[in-house]
Amino acid sequence: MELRHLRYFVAVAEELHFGRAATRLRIAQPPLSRQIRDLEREIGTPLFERVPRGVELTAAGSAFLPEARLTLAQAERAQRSAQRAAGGETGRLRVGFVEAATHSGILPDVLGFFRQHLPSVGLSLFELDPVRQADAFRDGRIDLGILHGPPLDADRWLRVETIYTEPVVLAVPRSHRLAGRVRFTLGGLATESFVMFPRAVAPAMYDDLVARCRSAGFSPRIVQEAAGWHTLVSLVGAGVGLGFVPRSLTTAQQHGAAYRTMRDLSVHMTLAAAWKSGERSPVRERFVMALRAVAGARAR
Amino acid sequence: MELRHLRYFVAVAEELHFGRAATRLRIAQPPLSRQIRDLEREIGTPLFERVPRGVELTAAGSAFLPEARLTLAQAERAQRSAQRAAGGETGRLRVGFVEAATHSGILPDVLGFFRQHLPSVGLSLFELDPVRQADAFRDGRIDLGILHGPPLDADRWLRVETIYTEPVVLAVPRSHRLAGRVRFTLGGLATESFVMFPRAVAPAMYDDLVARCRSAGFSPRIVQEAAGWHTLVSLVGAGVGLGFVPRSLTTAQQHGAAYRTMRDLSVHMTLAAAWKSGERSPVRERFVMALRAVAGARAR
DNA sequence: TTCGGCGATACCTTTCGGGTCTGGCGCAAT
DNA sequence: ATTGCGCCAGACCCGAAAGGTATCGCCGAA
Repeated sequence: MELRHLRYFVAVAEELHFGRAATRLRIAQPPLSRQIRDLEREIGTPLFERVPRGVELTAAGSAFLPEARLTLAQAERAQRSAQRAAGGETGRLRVGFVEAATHSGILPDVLGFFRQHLPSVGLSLFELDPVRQADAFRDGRIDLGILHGPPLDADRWLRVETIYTEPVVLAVPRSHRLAGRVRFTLGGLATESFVMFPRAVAPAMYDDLVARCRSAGFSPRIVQEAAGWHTLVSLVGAGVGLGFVPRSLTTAQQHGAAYRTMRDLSVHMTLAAAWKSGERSPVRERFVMALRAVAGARAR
Repeated sequence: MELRHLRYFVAVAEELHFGRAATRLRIAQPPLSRQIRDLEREIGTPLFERVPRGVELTAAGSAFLPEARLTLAQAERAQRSAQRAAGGETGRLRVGFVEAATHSGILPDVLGFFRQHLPSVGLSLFELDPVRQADAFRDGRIDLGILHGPPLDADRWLRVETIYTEPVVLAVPRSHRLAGRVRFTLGGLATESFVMFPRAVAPAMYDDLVARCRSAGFSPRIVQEAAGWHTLVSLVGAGVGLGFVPRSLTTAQQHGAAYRTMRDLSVHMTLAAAWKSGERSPVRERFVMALRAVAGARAR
């Protein structure tokens, strides 16, 4: 039995007339008769009773008709289901992300977009620092990561695409002697203490900052490491030292710390999307597209 | 898309290996590859990802697999459904029947049989005298009738098959002068009054009784007609006259009436099944078979 | 009685499912 | 590095089966 038999049967059952059914099916009447005969033979019982004015459904035919319709409908549903999955309109995506993905607004915007336009995609979210994201990729626990550029041990197996950049600003304790100043230059910070994020969190940004300091003639004295931007700003607020942070953090005011733009510091924090190379995933692709779109809109 | 594609797809999805799937399907590997390729082309997206050790399901394939299984299952269900209907194991039957079908025990037995062995057959029951049954047949309100032989105007369009016969006995008022007698002969009843059923209810039986009386030398004096055996016996009990009734009525004792077997009266009440000739109905055939079986068992 | 409508049959054409042989690719073992 | 093997895909052929045309037989209506 093939779907063709069911399609033909339904047509004849609806027309109760081989000729009209054949016309509707765009075939000639004899082959239709034969297909129906074959179907009846396979099922083992007549489905139609041939009467002078056309045909009538037998009891078996009447029972078969709704089931045949259901089968055809189910076949179409199967096809659509595959197409929707291929289009990334359905499925599941496990996303690991760093803190900055949240406070930059990128991740919330993308989540809103998915909830609105792709509601049948299941998203699982995990806040993980880049090191844990790399582990999670290796263990197959996440499908996509949002982090600050390639992690330290990213080989070829991880594709990384920069999504978004944001200027770095300086966080200054309000109690600091420089807090009154408006215009900062890197050269004036040679003797200061710094609170810094771990290099593994954002190696490129870290190296970039250190290199700039070197160019300005000094090596930054790092008195404290802090995992997490908010923690870092807290420490700055407590007077431990100065800190470099992405600009979007300034919206989350922390008493005790002020933010200053530096004229000669063009270092940026980057957010990048990462996924296992070689793996196709329509949902992931839609997610990355959404990331690009959201970041693009935000940059404007 | 045909069911073949789905069958092949499911096999490959389960084996994750074209060669093994082909073996299972009893075909060679290249045609299988081609069918899958055609399916993928029709759906518009790859369902498998070809990897060195075999194949893996893509997101679309994963979504397609359960739906394809459902489709195949539904197709089988359709086929079984038709077969069960053809075998009379499912469907609906509207049965018209006369009173005697009940008190003879035939109809209750058949209903019990259906409830036990063919529970998914829907039976609709209508107690109708033979005249109303003929009307109901004409209007297409019943599919089967149980009555006393062919109705008066039964042409060729009604097939009638005798199912069961039962001797006729004499109902005598206890107050009657003959009530003390045990042995009755027809000849001794020439001067009696009779309560009789309408001829249309059971023409053959009616004519038979009258003919026997004629043979015995008299024409029965019918003082009252009564539609329904119980009514008839009531009238006999009330002393209106004697009455001929099927023997199974004797189990329903009626005060005021006694039953006597007649030595020289071999008239029988018959129950017959009737249906529109030329119409096939597996359920009806099962029902008639059950009627025959039940009546046969009861005759023993 | 003839005529028209309808499904079935006979027979031919064409499409396509399935077979064999072979090629290409990637991994593993030597 | 090279060879061998496993696996899927492509090329090509054959036969089965789907679809087309012509025609028949049947039945009801005129």
